[in-house]
Amino acid sequence: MSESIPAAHHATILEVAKEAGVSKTSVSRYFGDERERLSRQMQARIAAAAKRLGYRPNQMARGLKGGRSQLIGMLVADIRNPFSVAVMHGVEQACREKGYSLLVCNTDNDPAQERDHLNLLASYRIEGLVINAAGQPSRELRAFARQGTPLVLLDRLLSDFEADVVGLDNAQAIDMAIDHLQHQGYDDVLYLSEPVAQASSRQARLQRFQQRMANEPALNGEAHSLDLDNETQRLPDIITAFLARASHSAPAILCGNGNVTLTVAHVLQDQRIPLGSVGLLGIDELEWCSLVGPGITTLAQPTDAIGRAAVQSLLQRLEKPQRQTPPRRTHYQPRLTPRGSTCRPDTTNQCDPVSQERP
Amino acid sequence: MSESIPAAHHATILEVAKEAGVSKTSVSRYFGDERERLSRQMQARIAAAAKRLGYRPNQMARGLKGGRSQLIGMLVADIRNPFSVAVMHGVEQACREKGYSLLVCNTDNDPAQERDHLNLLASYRIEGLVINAAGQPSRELRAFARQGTPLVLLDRLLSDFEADVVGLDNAQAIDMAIDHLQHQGYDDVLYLSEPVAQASSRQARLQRFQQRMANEPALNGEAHSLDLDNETQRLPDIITAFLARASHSAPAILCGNGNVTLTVAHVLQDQRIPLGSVGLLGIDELEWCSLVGPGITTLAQPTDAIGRAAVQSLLQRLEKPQRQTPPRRTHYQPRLTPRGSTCRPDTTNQCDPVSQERP
DNA sequence: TTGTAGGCGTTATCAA
DNA sequence: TTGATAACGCCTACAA
Repeated sequence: MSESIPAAHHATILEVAKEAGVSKTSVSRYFGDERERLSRQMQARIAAAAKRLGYRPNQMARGLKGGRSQLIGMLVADIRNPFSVAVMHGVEQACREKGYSLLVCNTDNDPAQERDHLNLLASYRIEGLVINAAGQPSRELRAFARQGTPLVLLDRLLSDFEADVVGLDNAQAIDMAIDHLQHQGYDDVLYLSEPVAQASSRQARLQRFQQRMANEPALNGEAHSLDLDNETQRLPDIITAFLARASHSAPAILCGNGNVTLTVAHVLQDQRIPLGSVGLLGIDELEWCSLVGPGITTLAQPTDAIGRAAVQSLLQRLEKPQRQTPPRRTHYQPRLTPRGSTCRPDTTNQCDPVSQERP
Repeated sequence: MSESIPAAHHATILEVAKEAGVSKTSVSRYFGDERERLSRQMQARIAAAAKRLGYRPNQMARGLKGGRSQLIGMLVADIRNPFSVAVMHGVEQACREKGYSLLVCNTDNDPAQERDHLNLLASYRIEGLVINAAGQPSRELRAFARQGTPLVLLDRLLSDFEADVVGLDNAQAIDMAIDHLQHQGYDDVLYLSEPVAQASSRQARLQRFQQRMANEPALNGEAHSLDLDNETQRLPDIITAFLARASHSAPAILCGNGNVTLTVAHVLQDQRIPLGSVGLLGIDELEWCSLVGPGITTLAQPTDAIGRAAVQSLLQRLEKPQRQTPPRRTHYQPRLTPRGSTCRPDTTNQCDPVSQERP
């Protein structure tokens, strides 16, 4: 009792019980789901005692007993990607509403960090896992699946790995992009993507692009994928070559995600190529897209909905853990925001070169 | 053994002990810090058994017994703010390196959410708390402090609340901004800030601005603060009025943070005001700043260092919990990146209107 | 409506 | 070098 408080001291249920002069069961009931069953008096006594002592139930002890940690884990490949953050925001909101807390782990696209984080999440006995991570499923991830933890894959599926998937309707996104470019008079399209091996959504987009190009005699197509961390220097050449080849026509660049859009915008700026004369359309909406030149046309993903759907999918499996249920796929439609970057200057199009919208 | 696995099943230390034919104490030692004390044989037996059963120590039980959750909490006012995310990234890295995990809570600038999250963090018995949140310290926050949990305030101090603080050297930031503007030939500065009541760093910046203006006879100054969520519509008028008043001179706008920069950039675009003719300088570096017009000049905060310093501060107090130690303040210097937005077009300045840097 | 007793998975203390 | 046993703080029967 004469401790010097070596670390933070937390009141326990027993201390509250003593302070209130009741049994710890009653205190437990008060803070659990059975507050109703206690008499007015008792409730008041406990409330007062708890307040006096600054008592907070210990979630560790709770989880230990009931086996329910009330924790959802989320694996994010790159926390600095605004898209990931936006989805994460939706995930967190949904978790809160359902009484769960979210434990977010950023892997920085590093498999080693991913494994570490998965071990960590396992040690906290998370009840569900939202994954937005790279390439091959690790041993640790398979362990989660095997052992019955509900999983949801965000934006990308994992090869040879069954789980619910929530994300964009990639085929439709590509279709909308191509249709828009074509409608605006562009007839030669360069599709740029990050390495497709790392994410199925990239693969799906690329595949659809090639498929469409094969079926549209009026359009020319070309696709490249490159690693933005190490191969950015290749980009100027790729673009220059494309423009040279397409000099007789109306060229446009389609960016597979927000990172690509950012990088391409830098290259075009360096080369003093005005947006619009070369069309530019990016998948993923970014807050600054309307600020660059005449504005960059984008396809926005409904990030909030995607995040919420992921949690819903998780909870559904949590409530009825019948493993039989086949994996579900939920795909959302993108929203097109036309801006000046897909408005050809030599046409009499009606598009306002400076869009007036606000973030 | 013939269970239908109603929920995820996790092997326990006892199961591993049985499987290996040893006592659970030994297994505990193996996974704790005393693996050395075990014989080679024993280590091998346990490793094999654990692997066979897919055993992971239960962090809940661990935390319960030892009182150490290995968890650091972080309160973020707005997770969608790139600055916050960048700092958070540094915090997380540092935590990992020190064997702690990070529990991030986004408050969306909502005091109610902040209280909820603080209760949550308390219930998980976090050992330290990094705070980047609004205005007045809540009762919950004071509870943390009173009860001895180490706290670090990020970017903003809280009124009437003692704790370590890590952030930008705000006075110097303002000085650097004003010096740069003045050197570039601007002589009338409009300072725009989000509401200062919510964050001490805003207050410090504003105060220094006014102080400098009072002491520089060659400069005209004017400051406004406004709530970007509800008062954005006031901004065009403020800027128009400023430009009208400053029509005879060389006007510049200084933005108190990244959000303000974004909003101001939109307004200037809407009003077709070219950057440079009106100077624009923003505190906080953003990935798109070099893309807008001739590029927006910024003062970057060393986000990673700030995040790491916060954790270091925490751990220091965790290791020697002598409450006597007075609060420490760590301030970092910003880095100026000059771009076209602070290059007056009518001068013979050498500044390249389009900066060539990459993100 | 309230209280008692046992156990959740782990570590710490003691003994062998 | 190992093992038995008692906590840690809470919840959930069961009993009163």
